[in-house]
Amino acid sequence: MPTQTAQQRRLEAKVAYDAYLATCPSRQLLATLSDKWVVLVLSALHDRPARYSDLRRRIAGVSQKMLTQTLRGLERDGLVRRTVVATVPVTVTYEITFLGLSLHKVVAQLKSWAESNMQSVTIARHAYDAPEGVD
Amino acid sequence: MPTQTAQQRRLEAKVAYDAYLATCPSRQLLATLSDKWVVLVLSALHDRPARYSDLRRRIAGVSQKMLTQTLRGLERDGLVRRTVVATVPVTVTYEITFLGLSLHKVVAQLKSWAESNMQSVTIARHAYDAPEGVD
DNA sequence: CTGTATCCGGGCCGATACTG
DNA sequence: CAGTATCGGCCCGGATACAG
Repeated sequence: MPTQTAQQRRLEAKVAYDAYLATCPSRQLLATLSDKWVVLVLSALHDRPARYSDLRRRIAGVSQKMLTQTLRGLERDGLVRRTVVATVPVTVTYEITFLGLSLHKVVAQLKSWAESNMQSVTIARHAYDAPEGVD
Repeated sequence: MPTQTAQQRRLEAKVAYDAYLATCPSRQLLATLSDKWVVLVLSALHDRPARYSDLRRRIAGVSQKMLTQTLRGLERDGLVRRTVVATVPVTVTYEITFLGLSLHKVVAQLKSWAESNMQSVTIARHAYDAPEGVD
């Protein structure tokens, strides 16, 4: 069994590494933020609570499915609180938690960087894409 | 043409919104960071340059395809500089740019938040997932 | 050593229909 | 109003093979 072992080792290393990443706090956070709608929902709620239909209107691009899924995830993570009032028809409001608010502040840093520097990125992009031989 | 118009309007609104998002600096940045390997490559390079094969080893989980693709993207965005030395066989080194370094610092803020708060998230998760009726 | 080209399976996500 | 259920297309990304 000599020939397979190198590949075996690589596979094991990969599995171990994946497991490591799965428990890494930074990676988990990044995975959360990677969800397209998470940041938008957080922003929509950061200064005031809103009802489900409010959010749908204010975020405009979301499908029902994605909004619900995102809100469930945020609720599960303790970033958003869901409150049901048994009126007819039922009323549901969402509000950001203290933890969620603290995350929103960090995300605001990203926003700040983006607003200062994304133009540089755009310029770099165009330079990269431009026909190089021109002079 | 009365019946279709409502849906039409919604579609137009969505398209406009998507276009808006596409040009939003924050969203673009988020899209960049969402790439699984971007942050890892940035981290791997933040304190010293490295060659392609170094990166493959140090990041362990990446496939060749993804590493190349990520590096190309970072180079295009002006976050990483690629240098080819025409030895035989060819030598390629990657180093982070000033812009890339400034982004890495912002990402470090995320890391810091994650290390302080992801445990709270995990706890919230377990509470949410736990069988609620138990007491 | 540093890639490029291709195939292909899985999962994300939107659209649609239905429910309490 | 606030969801759940299901289907289907698309793209991400890994594996593999090949190349300068």
